[in-house]
Amino acid sequence: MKILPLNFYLNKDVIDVGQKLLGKYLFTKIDGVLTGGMITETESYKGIEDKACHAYMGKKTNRNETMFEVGGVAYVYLCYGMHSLLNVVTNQKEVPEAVLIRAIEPIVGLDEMLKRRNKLKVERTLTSGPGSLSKALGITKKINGKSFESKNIWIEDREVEISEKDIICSKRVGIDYAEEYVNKPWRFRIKNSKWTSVAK
DNA sequence: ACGAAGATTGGCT
DNA sequence: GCCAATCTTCGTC
Repeated sequence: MKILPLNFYLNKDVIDVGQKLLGKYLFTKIDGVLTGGMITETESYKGIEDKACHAYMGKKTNRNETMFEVGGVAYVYLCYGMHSLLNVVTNQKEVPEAVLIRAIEPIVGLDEMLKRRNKLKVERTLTSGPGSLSKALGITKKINGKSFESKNIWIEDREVEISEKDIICSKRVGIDYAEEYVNKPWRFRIKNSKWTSVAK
C-alpha cells in the first residue's frame, strides 16, 4: 500500500490518468472518520480544448481556478445547487485538466457512509454517481484546493491492476452543450464491477 | 443587480 | 420515464 506519488498527477495525458485512476483507492478522513474505497468509474476533462470542461478556452473563474493549479489537488464544486463533485486536477500549473471521480466500491467506514447517505444497506447507489460518492465520503467545498497528499484526502495504490480489456469507454453525459465533444469516449469504468453507474 | 442554467439525484407516475 | 429540488456562478443589463 502506498500513496500515489505527485508524479502520477503530472501526467500530461488526462485521458491516460482517467484510466489509470481505476482500481486506485480513494480515502477521506473528515472529522476524524476514515472512509474510502476503490475507484470504479471516472471521466476525463481535457482542458482548454474540451467544450465540456469548465476551463474551455482557458476561461478562469472563481469557481474553476483550482483546475489551473499544479496536478495533485482536489477540485470540488457545487453542481445543481446541491451536489459537491470531486475532481482530481492533473498536469502542470496553468494547464486546467482534471478527472471527475464518478463511483467507488465502498470498502472502509461503511457505517459512516450509510449514515451520511441516510441508508440502511450497502448497495450500489451508496457510492455510485459523483454526487452520491462525495456525500458518502463527506466531501464538501472545504476540500477544494487540498492536496491528495493531505491528511484529509488521499489516493493509494494497492497494486490492483486493471488491464486495458477490463476498461469500458463510453461517452460522458449531462454535457449536451459540448457539441462535438459530447461524443468523446472519455468516461471510463471497470468492466464487470457492480459498483459503477449503469452502463450505457 | 437580475436571471438562466448546470459534469445530478431521488421520488413519483 | 419525467420532473422538481436548490443555490452558486456567470453573463448581461
